[in-house]
Amino acid sequence: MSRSAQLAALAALLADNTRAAFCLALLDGRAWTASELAAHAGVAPSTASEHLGRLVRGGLLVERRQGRHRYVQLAGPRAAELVELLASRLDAVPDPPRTLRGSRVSEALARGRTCYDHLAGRLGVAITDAMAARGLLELTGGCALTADGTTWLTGPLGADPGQLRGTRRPLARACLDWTERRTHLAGVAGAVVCSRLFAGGWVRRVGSDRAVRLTPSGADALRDLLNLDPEPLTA
Amino acid sequence: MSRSAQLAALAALLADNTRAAFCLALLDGRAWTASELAAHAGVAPSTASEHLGRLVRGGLLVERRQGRHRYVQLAGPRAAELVELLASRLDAVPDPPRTLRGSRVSEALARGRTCYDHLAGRLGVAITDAMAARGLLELTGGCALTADGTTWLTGPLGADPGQLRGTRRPLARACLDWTERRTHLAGVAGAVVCSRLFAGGWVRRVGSDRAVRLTPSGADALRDLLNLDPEPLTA
DNA sequence: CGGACGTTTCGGCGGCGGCCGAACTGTCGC
DNA sequence: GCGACAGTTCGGCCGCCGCCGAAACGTCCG
Repeated sequence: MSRSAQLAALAALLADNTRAAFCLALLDGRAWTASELAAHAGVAPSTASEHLGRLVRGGLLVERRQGRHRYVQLAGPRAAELVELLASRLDAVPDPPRTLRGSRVSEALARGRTCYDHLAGRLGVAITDAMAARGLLELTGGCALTADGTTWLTGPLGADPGQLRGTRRPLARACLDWTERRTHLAGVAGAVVCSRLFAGGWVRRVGSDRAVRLTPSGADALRDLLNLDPEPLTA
Repeated sequence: MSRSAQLAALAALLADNTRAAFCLALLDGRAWTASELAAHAGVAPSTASEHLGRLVRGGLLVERRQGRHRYVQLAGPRAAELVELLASRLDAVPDPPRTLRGSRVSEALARGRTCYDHLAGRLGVAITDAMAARGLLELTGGCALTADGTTWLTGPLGADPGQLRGTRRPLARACLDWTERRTHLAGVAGAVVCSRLFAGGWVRRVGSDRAVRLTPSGADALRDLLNLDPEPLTA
């Protein structure tokens, strides 16, 4: 079975109104009986039974028979994550329109750019990697700021501690880089790093678009602060 | 259009062998022409054209007409993330088999317990959920502390700010609960919350094992601090 | 201008699958 | 045991949709 067929089969599990309603209901983490789900989705018990069979066979749900009841639950955190990511996309703003300029991205943009309010491109990825190497970030799975990371932001980097307070926005968040296809630092910490680099004259915008470049003093600063070799970023 | 119908419509975009093959090919980040994709997936150009129309209308792809060519690309990092998460699940180990609650787990352990240095069980999950509802945590994907969360730990909760500094351990981390199958707060913040609850006399160990119970003053405190209904945790 | 080519639209075909009701199995409670 | 109830299996209906080829459209190039 080809990879695309597997992907299609997985997506097909959620590509039905009734099954989607089941999974959304099950996002509450509880175990539901088959008839509860049937009533919730407004379908006949026989229909629900078939849907549950598919979802269990597909590995998205697990079941437990107890007496005359069939309890089902999302199969685990990975299954829940899947449903949640798809569902969350419904509320989200669509991806910003992209300008397709030929089929390749300009070299300046690939080297470094801003992504909303944080840094992306090779520059953003390199800074993120260097922060992780210094123990300021943990990159397993998502992107979590360590306690050392907080200290570093307000200490050596010289960020205003007030920027790190009073917002419901996550301190650190993983953002997927389009050109590098790597995660880099976003969230409050990403914005703080970006604004400090601009404030110190360490990066500058190139022209009027989102591309940025590292200045000579910025190269020195990154070497000092993060033990980062700026060579590949200025070439 | 109901939420489940929206979810189903989104999943349906990938629930076809040919469209899935398109999206997997587009994961390379390049822009492909319609006929390239048709050849790649082994379908007639007319068929590919219809699929591309659906994917673009569904917001998963963006297109750019240039002369007699139609270039398409994944719509952006969020779309790429979606495809990648689904595709990565194909290679992944299935969720571990779950033993559903009720068989042998003691009720006291299920209600609340410690997991290393943080709280788990229904108590741990309830606190995590309440913190997320107050904007102190963000649970999408992993578990990230927000700036408000940091303020809350050292303010209302009364944690020593020094505990949040000088460690390479992540501030917040998602830990999977084995009775609830839900993620709950771990990392430095999880340890801090746990130690504050013990220090305040709000939770107490039961016997010599890892089970803990909420004290009456703890129930009041959680109501005050997190707007959390402690009823299900004490019953 | 004419031919080649990339793409789109349309009609028609076939299969998949979601839905229900009816009949059946198994469990619980009286 | 017997009825009530939860769930399953099966057959049949129907609509959706993926597929193709043919034809049309628009662009590029000689």
